Amino acid sequence: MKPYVLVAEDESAVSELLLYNLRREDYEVAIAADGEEALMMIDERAPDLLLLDWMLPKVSGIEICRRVRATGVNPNLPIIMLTARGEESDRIRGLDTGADDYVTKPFSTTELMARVRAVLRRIRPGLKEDRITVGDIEIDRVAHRVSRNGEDIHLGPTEFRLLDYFMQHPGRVFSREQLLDTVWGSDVYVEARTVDVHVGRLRKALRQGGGDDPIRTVRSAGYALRAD
Amino acid sequence: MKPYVLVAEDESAVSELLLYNLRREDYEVAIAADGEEALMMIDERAPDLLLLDWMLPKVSGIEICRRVRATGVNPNLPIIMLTARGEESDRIRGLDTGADDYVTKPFSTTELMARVRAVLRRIRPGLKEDRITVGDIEIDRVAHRVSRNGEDIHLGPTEFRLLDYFMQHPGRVFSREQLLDTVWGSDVYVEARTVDVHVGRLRKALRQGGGDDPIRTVRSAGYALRAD
DNA sequence: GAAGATTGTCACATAACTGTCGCGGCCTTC
DNA sequence: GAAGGCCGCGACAGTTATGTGACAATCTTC
Repeated sequence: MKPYVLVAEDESAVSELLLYNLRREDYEVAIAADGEEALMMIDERAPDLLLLDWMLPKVSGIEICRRVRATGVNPNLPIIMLTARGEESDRIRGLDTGADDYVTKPFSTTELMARVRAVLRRIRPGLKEDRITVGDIEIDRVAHRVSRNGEDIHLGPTEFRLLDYFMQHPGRVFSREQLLDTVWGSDVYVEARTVDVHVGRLRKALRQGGGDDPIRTVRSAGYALRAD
Repeated sequence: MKPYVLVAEDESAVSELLLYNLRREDYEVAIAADGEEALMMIDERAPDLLLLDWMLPKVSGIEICRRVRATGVNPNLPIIMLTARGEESDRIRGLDTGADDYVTKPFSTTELMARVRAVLRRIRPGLKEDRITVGDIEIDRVAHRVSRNGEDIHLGPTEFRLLDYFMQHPGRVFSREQLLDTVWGSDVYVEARTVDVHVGRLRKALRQGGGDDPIRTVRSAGYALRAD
């Protein structure tokens, strides 16, 4: 049975890309356009996870959160709250809304997906690949660790997401633009060449764990992870 | 000539991601916001494929479908219908709207792209497979790799495109001008003899992976890939 | 709030790729 | 069999794409 995810958000701020990724990882997805609809759907369709926009018409996200915890059919329903950067983000942490996790917009899809997996794993253990191994590289999403030939490798957040993405599609070539879209997020603007630098850093880090360069440069096309 | 795809849909239910993917796979894309506009554009711009939302303002998708089949300039215009889950989905199949394919929302972009390819392939064979094998040569577009008899072969960007093009039409002879137009692009001006040089380089590269020359020179006409 | 990490850009070096030439060989046509 | 067209290919100089160290701005962490 697929995990059932309810996304409640206004103004389609939550990107299509996110929905795409949710479906891609085999979640059933439903969307509620406002708070009222969300509450109804929570009752009727008993989702396994709630992605909740902070700002929501009619009934705010935080109010939904409270009601679910207080009176919901399933008071333990996992909730991930989406908040705009700065938008009371500090106060949020103080409030005891009962959300399981917060993500600040603009967020990287990869990162949010990781959190979704993490939250769902708590209630449905053994859900999805937490670990991927390609060649001699191993990545552990839960522990946020990477190793090569058993040796631990430290990566910065961006490098981690980059490698994570590569490892989900070994062998496939991605253009700089694609990587920016998915790894950085479609809403941020950074130079395409920045990808080069991060690939370089990732390479350097991976080098220390083993031998040859696992990332292939495809001139005038992009980069790919060697699919061993 | 790129396949020309007209997307008709309301409320941006069709994701940006889809548009992005369509363009990425080298389709020309146009968007119609309602049924009326769609009908106009179908007449004026003669698309090769129609992605049609079931629900559409002014003139419904199903009505458009019927009109195209009955009175359109091109009654065989391939049509893929997008329908919301459950939304009369059963009845649809019974109705003889004449769509070539149905996709139920929410749909996976990957899946839809596959169907788009499938439908277009029917009218335009050899369109864009991810992998092609001709004789002992194999080309993988996604991974951007070429191999002969299993052995990897490195090609420069232009050589790759050249081989790619040849492999889409094995056996067919192309003049230097044709190759310049399609492989280089109709907007650049380079000497015709340049093709010779690149064919030479391609030959040299392919030689290392196997035996005989897979490219046939047709004197005073052009080149062709041997269709084994 | 300070030390340490991380990030996005630049600038520059280097490697990879391109388009043209020109020479020489082969084929075709008389 | 000679002339001329057509083609293969090595050489080369000009471009373009990529790798990488440095740096300032931010963000984290304690």
